[in-house]
Amino acid sequence: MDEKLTIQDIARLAGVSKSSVSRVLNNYPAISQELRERVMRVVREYNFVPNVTARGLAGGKTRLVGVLTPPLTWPAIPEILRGVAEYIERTSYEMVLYSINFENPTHTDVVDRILSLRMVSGLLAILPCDLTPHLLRHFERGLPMVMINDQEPPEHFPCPWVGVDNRTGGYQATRHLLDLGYRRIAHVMGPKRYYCAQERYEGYCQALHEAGLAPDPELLLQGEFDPASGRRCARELFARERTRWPEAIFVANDQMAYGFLEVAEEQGIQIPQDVALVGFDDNLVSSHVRPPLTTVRQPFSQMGAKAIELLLMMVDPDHVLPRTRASQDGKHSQAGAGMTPAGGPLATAAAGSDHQLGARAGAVLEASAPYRLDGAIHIQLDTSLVVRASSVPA
Amino acid sequence: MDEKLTIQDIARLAGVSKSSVSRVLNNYPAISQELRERVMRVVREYNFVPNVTARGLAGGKTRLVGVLTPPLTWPAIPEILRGVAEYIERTSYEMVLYSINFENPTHTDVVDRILSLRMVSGLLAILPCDLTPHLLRHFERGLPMVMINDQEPPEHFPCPWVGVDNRTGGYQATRHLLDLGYRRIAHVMGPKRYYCAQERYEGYCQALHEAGLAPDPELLLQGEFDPASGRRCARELFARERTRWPEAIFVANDQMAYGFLEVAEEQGIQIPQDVALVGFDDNLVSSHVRPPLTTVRQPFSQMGAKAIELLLMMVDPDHVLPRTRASQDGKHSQAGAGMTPAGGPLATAAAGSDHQLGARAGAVLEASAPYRLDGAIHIQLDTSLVVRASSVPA
DNA sequence: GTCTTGACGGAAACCGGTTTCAATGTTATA
DNA sequence: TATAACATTGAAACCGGTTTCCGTCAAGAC
Repeated sequence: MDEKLTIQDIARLAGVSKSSVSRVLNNYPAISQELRERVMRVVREYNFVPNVTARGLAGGKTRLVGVLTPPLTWPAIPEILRGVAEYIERTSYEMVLYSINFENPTHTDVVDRILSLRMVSGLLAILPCDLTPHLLRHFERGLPMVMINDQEPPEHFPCPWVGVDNRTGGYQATRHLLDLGYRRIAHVMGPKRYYCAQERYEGYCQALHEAGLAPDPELLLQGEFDPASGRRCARELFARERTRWPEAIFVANDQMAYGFLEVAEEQGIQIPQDVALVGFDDNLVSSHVRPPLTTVRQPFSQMGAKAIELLLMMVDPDHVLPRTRASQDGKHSQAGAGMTPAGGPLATAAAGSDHQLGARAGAVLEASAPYRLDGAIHIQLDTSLVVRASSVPA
Repeated sequence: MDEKLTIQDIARLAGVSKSSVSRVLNNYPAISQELRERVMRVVREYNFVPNVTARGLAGGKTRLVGVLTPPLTWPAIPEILRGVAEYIERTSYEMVLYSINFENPTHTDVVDRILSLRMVSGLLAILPCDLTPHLLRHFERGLPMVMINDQEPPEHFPCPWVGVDNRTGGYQATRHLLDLGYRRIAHVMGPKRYYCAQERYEGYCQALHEAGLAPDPELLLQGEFDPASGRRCARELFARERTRWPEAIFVANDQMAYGFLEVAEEQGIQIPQDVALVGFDDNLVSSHVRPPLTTVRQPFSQMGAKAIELLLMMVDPDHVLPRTRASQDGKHSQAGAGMTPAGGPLATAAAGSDHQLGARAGAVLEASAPYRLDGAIHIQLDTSLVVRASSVPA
């Protein structure tokens, strides 16, 4: 029944031309109410949905965005994707998932192959690691792109970016321990080559400084962001004579903190009675480890949602401020195209955006394709502290 | 440079017709070596990749398969998807991810909307829960589909299915405990409405039976497959007087086992010294809980790979046994289409398949579109026992 | 009342491929 | 040697939409 209807069929059934049906479906402004209703009646009656593929070919825009991720088994990825998926579900776009094994030496080729298909109208790159320079080339050639990354990029990094404020996060963690009365607070840094490790450390120093304390080099350790290095640091610390132990430890990510918990259990060290512990990230597991980990929460799913919102604005600016350009040069808006509810979910979502973002978005409309910003949008979301048993004696 | 080339451009540059270029790219058999080389030289020189969208429109097959999943934050999902992604990466197909919130009452509408776009040529439905009957309707209308599910379907369930042998899994868990010398072994079942819960229980009974033991009704509890119900069962069990405790417990999934670990820790019960524990699933976390959980491993990523392999065979049978049909009626094969390495990854993958699967696949070639099997393929993969500290006293 | 203007909607071109159909040159058959 | 059969390739139709171009008609201007 509602199987293989084409726009031609609908046109015939409604007694109008193909072009008219197309215009109705795409919310072309200069259409008489009567025509619109005549067409929509048939469309609804037969439950017609235009063929995406044909639409993509003719209109030059596939309603697909690519999402490039590390393996889904990495801690934060599923949560980020949840945010992306929940947002995308409310739009007329779909998500093509490219889960890349970044350890594969040919991954730049993989990316090129993907993009050369010209199937996706935009790309969301999640934690692209060392792929960044390569992706940047594509961006500069005109591919709409947004990055989610825990490395805050340099100021003039051209590509839109979403992440968190690591400095403040480090501050929150340390401040929490100070407020509990701890004074000898150790820090386990991430690898120095990562900017975020540096920033979290700076937040730690700042909090100490405000409390009138100076960072003690003896209480600074260096890890690799994985559980193994966490175990190593823990052993090193707990091997010292008891008087040289810290009272509390701020570990730069949850993975390393898990290592601490394991070693503590092995050695019969009570957390938080003997040593308090705070992590960073709030991975899903962190509330299930023993004891539940106090940690600085990164709003992963919100990061995903924000990033995809940004990307869709780049891919299809008309969604954001419908009509603006239409009234200028006669080009019609595509907002609410097809079967999505009138008004368009994107419009409402954009209304709830950061003020800064909204302002910048205006600039987008002025720019001509391919999309390009003179000053890039970098969105920094807030971290928040989640207090659990590992830092608070019962 | 290699930006907006069309097949027309390539044809002109090579001094041949569009059709010839298309045929070369699609491995049409009746092509002279000379023409092929002439075209391929240009294709390689300009690094040409045909536009997927146009291909989809003209050929009637989008090279997209949909993957329908519960929220990615569910335990097994990322691993299943990893298997899917790794397989798909080696083909010329892409994966469109639909992450559905099954708690949303309108999810059947969501599915309909997705499928009515006719964007994906096939659908992999992962743990579709109560969506199964609805999906089945789409399958019976001709949509190529494979389900991954922990409920082994009834024998004449028409849709291809991939899962594990829950009965044997339950047997393995129980047998392991028996081999360690335990005799009073409790079982915490999943909800009776799930067939897999029933099957795991049967495996448990069978192992007991072989050991000359009868299942003790006092040692059978009923959970809901979530940590909360695990905690409830644990409290109930440990509230009994010590002599009525079991020596070991086989819990029907890891989630509930986590609940047991939590309660045990609260109450100072040593695992496995006081009570041994075995779970089911081997979620990623299960090796990181304290103590690490002995459990029956479901090969999730392998399930994903197997299922997507099956789906691609249904979507494009030519991939599997190239040429067979071509020689019959002149229709040419599409194997190795486009830029994928000659021979086609699918062909080699299929060669390594179950014998049974290969045999059935032959039947696929005979069938005319829409794809349909008279007897459905149900693939049951093997579970394996992963021994960790929770069942083995150190 | 005629001319201008703009709203409206149909015809046709177009997007970039695949597939059918027919024409050509070759080779095998009689 | 004439001819049927086949291999090879180009021309054109087609997939199902979007967008351009243009003609028509009604309202407003002079």
